[in-house]
Amino acid sequence: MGRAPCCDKANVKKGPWSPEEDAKLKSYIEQHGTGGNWIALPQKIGKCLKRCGKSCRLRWLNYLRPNIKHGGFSEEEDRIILSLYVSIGSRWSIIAAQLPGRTDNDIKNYWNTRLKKKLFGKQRKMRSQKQDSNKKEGNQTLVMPPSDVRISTYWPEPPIRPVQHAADQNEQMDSIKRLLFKYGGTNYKTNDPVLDHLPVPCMQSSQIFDESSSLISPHIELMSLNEGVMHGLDSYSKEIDESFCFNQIKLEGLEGLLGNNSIGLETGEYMRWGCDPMSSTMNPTSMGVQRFDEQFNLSGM
DNA sequence: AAGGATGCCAACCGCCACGTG
DNA sequence: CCACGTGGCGGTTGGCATCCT
Repeated sequence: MGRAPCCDKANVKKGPWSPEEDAKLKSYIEQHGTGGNWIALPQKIGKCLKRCGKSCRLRWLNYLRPNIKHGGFSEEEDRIILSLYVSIGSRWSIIAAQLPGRTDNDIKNYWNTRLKKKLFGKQRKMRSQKQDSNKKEGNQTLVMPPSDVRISTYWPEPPIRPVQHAADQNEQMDSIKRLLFKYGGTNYKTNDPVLDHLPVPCMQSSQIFDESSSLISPHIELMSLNEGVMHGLDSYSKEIDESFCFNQIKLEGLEGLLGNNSIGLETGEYMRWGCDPMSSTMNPTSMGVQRFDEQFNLSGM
């Protein structure tokens, strides 16, 4: 037995909204507001709007409300999305709050369909080309990406590295999650029982804001990493690096995208999140540093 | 030209948090 | 403290558009 549905599914229309339905919902909300109860809204609107309250809410928030922007993400927006994704993961509503006019659904779609591919598509192309060349010429380990792939994004040119194995999308996401864990992220699940049960170092996320409180870059502060935890992370890191030989490619891509403030990664170095991850001390900058969870009301999350 | 593959995005689903009685 | 209803969220899906072979 599941929970009772929020509305009578049998008498509710599903699928794309018609212009008439949009007009009804929009004009009602503009005149009367939502009344603080989305579930009851369709009944209030009445005639011919046979929609679930949740569906009304979604339609309003994602499409009908004023000042919604669709499509055409700028590079600056790309950077913000990636910065925040690296910091907090797939919390699209929080990310959307930093991008006026953008909805969480839009950003989620954009990430899933395009931005992620900017990160991983190159490797996929490289792998597929490797498979092709393997078919033609036997086993080779060094693969040059085709020139059209290399100029198709604004990502910096990664060094050409051997590609060891094909990984599916889940494996790739696990890979980046492992890196986020390694380099200072938290709350990331890796589907790896060993990593997932590794003691998570005590970390506090914060972000750097300029005077107008607009986001500049993510800033992870490591509050108190003890040696044992760092040793654990370090030993796993080597293992991870060996297992995921293409990690460097991703991170160098991120470096270019996020700019020097966020990630400065050189071979064998830790990423710099505005502080030294090996240090146990806070490293507030001279700029206004705001606790991340305060900024986003995340206390208790 | 056809049809299969892929991209894209609006919308749905189900879970969880929170408020209220 | 508990049960219930609602809001909010992230993951997923369905279907149309476009691309590719």
